[in-house]
Amino acid sequence: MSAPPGSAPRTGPGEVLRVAVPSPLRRLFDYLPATDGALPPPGVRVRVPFGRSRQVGLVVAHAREASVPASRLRRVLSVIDREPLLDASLLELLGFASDYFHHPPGEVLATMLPPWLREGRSLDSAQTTKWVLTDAGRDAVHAGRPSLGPLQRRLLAALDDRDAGAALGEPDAREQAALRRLHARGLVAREAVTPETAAAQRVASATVLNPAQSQAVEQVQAALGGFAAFLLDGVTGSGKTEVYLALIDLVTSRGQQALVLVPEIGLTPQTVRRFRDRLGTPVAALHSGMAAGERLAVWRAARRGDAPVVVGTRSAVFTPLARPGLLVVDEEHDLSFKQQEGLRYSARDLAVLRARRAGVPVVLGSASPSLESLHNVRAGRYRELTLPERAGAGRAPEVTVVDLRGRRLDGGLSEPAWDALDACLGAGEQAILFVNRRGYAPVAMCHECGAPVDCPRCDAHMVWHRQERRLRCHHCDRAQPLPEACECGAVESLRPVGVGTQRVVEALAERFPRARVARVDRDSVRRRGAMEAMLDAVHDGALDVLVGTQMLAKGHDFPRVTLVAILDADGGLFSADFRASERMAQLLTQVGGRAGRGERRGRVLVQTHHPQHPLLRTLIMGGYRRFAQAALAEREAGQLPPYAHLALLRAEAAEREPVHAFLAAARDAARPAPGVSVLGPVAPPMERRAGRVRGQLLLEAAERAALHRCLAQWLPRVEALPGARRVRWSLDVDPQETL
DNA sequence: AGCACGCCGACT
DNA sequence: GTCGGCGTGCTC
Repeated sequence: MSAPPGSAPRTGPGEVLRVAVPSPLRRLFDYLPATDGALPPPGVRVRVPFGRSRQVGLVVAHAREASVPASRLRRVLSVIDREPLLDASLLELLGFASDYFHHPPGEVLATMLPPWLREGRSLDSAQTTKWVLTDAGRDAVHAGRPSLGPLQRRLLAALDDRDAGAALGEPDAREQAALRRLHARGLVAREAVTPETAAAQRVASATVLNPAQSQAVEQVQAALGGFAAFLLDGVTGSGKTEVYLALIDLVTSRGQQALVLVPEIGLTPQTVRRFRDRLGTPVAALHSGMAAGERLAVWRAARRGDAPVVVGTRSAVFTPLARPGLLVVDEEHDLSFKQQEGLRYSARDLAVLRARRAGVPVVLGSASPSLESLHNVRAGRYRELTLPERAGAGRAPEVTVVDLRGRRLDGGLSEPAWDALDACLGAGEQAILFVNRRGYAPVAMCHECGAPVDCPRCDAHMVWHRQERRLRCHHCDRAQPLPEACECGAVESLRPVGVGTQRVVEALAERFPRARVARVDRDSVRRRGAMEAMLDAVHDGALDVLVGTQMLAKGHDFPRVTLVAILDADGGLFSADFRASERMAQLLTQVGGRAGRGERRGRVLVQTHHPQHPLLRTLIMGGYRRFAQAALAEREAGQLPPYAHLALLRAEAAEREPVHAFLAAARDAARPAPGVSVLGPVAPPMERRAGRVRGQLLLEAAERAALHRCLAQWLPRVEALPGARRVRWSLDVDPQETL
C-alpha cells in the first residue's frame, strides 16, 4: 500500500479515490486525484470540494471505476498526510462500524478522529507541552494571594482544577501573556504532555497475587500473541485491577502496548496515578474532556508506539496502536461504554472486535457482568476467569431486606435502617446511603387536590431543590420557583413529597447532629475537584456518612465503610424497560461491594415494598450469578437480547403528528421483512422531553444476519421518506435503553 | 447537516 | 413593489 519515497504512485487509467466525507449521507464519495496526479493511499486525509463547501475527508480505498458518471467527479484539492493516519486495521474498523451501525462513513470517521485531525490540522501540530502549577502556584491558589490580577487568579484556579481531572481549553493571546507573567513569578511551569517524555518510575511495588489472581494472569498470559476474549468475573474487592496491572506489565515488557477502557466516572487522576506508580511506565490518559492539543499528542504517541499504556474512556477505543498487545475493558457492564447519540457504538463490543482483528487478548472485567457477556461465556466465545475471594481480610457483606410495607419512614429511612446507622456510627465506622433521586423531594404536590407540579416541557414531575428554593426538571434542567397557587386554586398548598438526597441529609442532621455528612450527587460534585475532595475526606476519616446517588456506586474503595443502605430498591423491579432489573441487580451488587472492604464485615440494608419479588429474592439469596441465570432464562423465554437482536428507530420533533407519521411510514416501508418483527410506532415512557415529542419503532430478529439484511435494504427507503425531513431521526443498533 | 433555489404573505 | 418564510433537491 505504501510506495518507496520519491516514487509516489501515479494515477492509473480511470483510477478514482473513494473518500469518507463528514456528512450525514450513508455513502462514500469518489474523487479524482489532485492535479499533480499523486495517488494518496488509503488512510490519508485529503481536502476536497463538497457541494459549495470544502471538507476534510479520508481516502478509504482506490477504485478502477467511479460510482457516478465521470462528468460529476471533482478533484481532490490537496493531500494532508504524508503517510496514512489510520492503518489497515482502523480503516477496517471504520468500515465495520459504518456497516454494522448503518451509519454514514463520514460521521464514523468524525467519531474516530480527535478534533484537531478532524479539522485538518497536521499530526505534528500536537501540543507537546502544557502549563502546570508549581508548588508555589498551588499555594497561591489556596492562599488567594491578593497581588494577582483577576485573570491570573482565574488561570491558576483553572490549572488547579485541571490537576483534578478537568479540561482546560486552548489559552487565547491574552491568557498566554498572563501565563507568561505567572511563569516569570514561578507560579506555573511548562511540562511535557506526551507520555514518551513524561517521567515515570515505579513507586509502588507489585503486590503478591493470590492463587485465583495468578491463575487468571497465567491464562491470559498463555493467550498473548493471539486473539482470545476473557470475562474476568470478580466480586468488588477481589483485586481485578491487580490482574490488569500484572498483565499490562507482561505486555509492556514484551515491548507491546496496552489499551485500557474505563467507565466515564472511573477515569480520575487517582486512577491514572495508581497505574503509573505501580507500572513504572508512562501511562497516558485519554478522554473527551481533555484539551484538543493534548488529546492529539496522546493519540500521536499511541500511534507511533511511544505510549506503552493508554487508559481512556469510550472514545479511546479508536486510539491507533503501533504494537497492540492487550485490550482491557474495566466494568464492562457499565452503560457509559455505549454512546447515546450520533454513532451509537458500544466501545466494549468494538474493543472485542479490535482485539480479534489485531490478534491480541481482550479482558472484560466486572463484578456484575452484563447478561450479554455471560451469554458469550456460555456460548464459548469468551473464556471465564473467576476471582472468588475478596482480597485481604474482607468477607462478603451480610444482606438484610427491610419490608417497607406499612412502615413509617423518616427522611426515607425505616426504623431498622436508623438503628443500623446508629450502631455503625456508635462504633466509629462509616456508612453510605443510596437514594435514587437528587434534590430535596421528587415531587411538589398540592395538599388540596393531590396534583403534582409537572415540567411544562417534559412528561415528568419537577423536583424540589430546597437550597436553591426552586423546582427543577431533571430531564431538561429547567428551573422555576414554586408556584404560589396550585392550578386547582388552592394557595400555598404545594408540599414536598418523597425523598431526595438533600432531604436525607437534613433528616440525618436532625437525628445525628454530630455526624459529619456529605452529599454526593450531580449537584454537589459539579464543582471541579469536589468529588476528589470528598473521596479524600472519606479516606481520612473526616466524614461519617455519605448520602449519594448511583454515581457513588462505581469503583471507589472505601475501606472504613461498614454499612450500605439502599433506601429504595423498587425502581428496577417494575419498569417498561426489560433491562431495568439487570441494572438494578448490577447497582445492588456494586453498592453492596462498597461495604466492609476493610477488616470489618459489612452490612447491606435493602429497603423495598416488594421483598417477595422473585428477581430480588434470587439476587439477595443467591448473589449476582444466580440472578443472572434467572434473568437469562427469562430473556430466553421472552425472546429478548441476548437471545434476540434489536434495532430501534428513534424520531423526535416539536409536534407529535410528524413523529407518528414518519414512524408509521417507516414501518410500512420495512415490509416485507423476513425473519424480523416490526413493533410500533410506540411512545416511550417519557414521550415529551425538553419540549420535544419522541417516538420509536422496534425491530426484533432471532438472527442477527436477518436483522442486518433488513436494515440494509430498509434504511435507504427510510431516508427517502417525505416525512424524514420533518423529524430528527436516528437508528440505534443493539440499543441499551429500549425507552 | 448545510446550502441554494423557488414560489407566496406583510412591510418600507 | 421587495424581504423572507420554509419546502425540496443536491452534495462525488
